[in-house]
Amino acid sequence: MKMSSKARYGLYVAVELAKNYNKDECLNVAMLSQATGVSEKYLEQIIALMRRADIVSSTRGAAGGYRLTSSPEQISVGRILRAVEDNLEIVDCLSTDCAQRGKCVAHNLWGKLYDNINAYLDTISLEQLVEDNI
Amino acid sequence: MKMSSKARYGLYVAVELAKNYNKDECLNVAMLSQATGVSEKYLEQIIALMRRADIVSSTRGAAGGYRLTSSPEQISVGRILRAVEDNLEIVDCLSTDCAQRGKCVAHNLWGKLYDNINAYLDTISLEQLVEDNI
DNA sequence: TCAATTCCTACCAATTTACTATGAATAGTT
DNA sequence: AACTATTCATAGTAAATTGGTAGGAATTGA
Repeated sequence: MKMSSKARYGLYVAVELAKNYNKDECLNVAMLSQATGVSEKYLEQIIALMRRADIVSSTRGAAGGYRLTSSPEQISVGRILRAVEDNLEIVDCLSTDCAQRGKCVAHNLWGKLYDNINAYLDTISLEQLVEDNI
Repeated sequence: MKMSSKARYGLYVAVELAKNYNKDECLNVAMLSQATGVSEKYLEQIIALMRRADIVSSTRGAAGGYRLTSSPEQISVGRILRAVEDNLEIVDCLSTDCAQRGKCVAHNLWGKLYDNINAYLDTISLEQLVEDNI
């Protein structure tokens, strides 16, 4: 049960964007690649997941780039991870209609564990992460 | 971040052994395979992990098999999952000496999340799982 | 029109997962 | 002692997943 590199890199990107939140210019993928050490092409894919989850907004064309859609204290770490980590789900049978639902002893457990993890991650804001205050 | 089949099957085995806990005979791998629908050879590997974690004891030879080393209410689900799910760790850098420790914004987060997950799983006993009372 | 940028999607190698297979070691039974 | 039933150890393997790379289309500002 491992976190993917997307989860880690997604947090890196979020932290960089958070540091830049009060400035006027947005950050482009080249800058984010520079800051995080992750390739531009891979970051593009990860940022796309965050954009679709409406965590970042983008501007195309020259002088384009990315910025957070809301302030770092309003964005939870759970929301970021759910966006990039394929919904963060512990097992697939929680989202699909699992034939074992109700029969499998593990099913309820996974559901409760998933709720527990999300509840915890939602108590931590991106701002806390930036301040290294978790 | 998915649970492996070993985690699920490990719980299945534990539940079967728990149901058998008050009886004299132990359960062999053929019986457990029958009860769980998992192949004998794969179960052997999973049970070996539980044996090394001292959750089950084994008897070799004819009329041999497996039993729990302690009663179902004394065994936590967390202990079972840590035994079969490669220590259940969220990221590798928690156990190895990660060069990023202290530098990586995610590191503390993973540590706290891992603690949180384990604390939750340790509140649930195998007996609760058998009674479907989680 | 051109350059800088995001956006979309196909592809690929390495790793991990989820097993199968083989056979040795051990213990009870005859 | 031989036989049978069982666990124990480990090697191999096909399929899925991860962690990227690559190419080019679409959009925007100068």
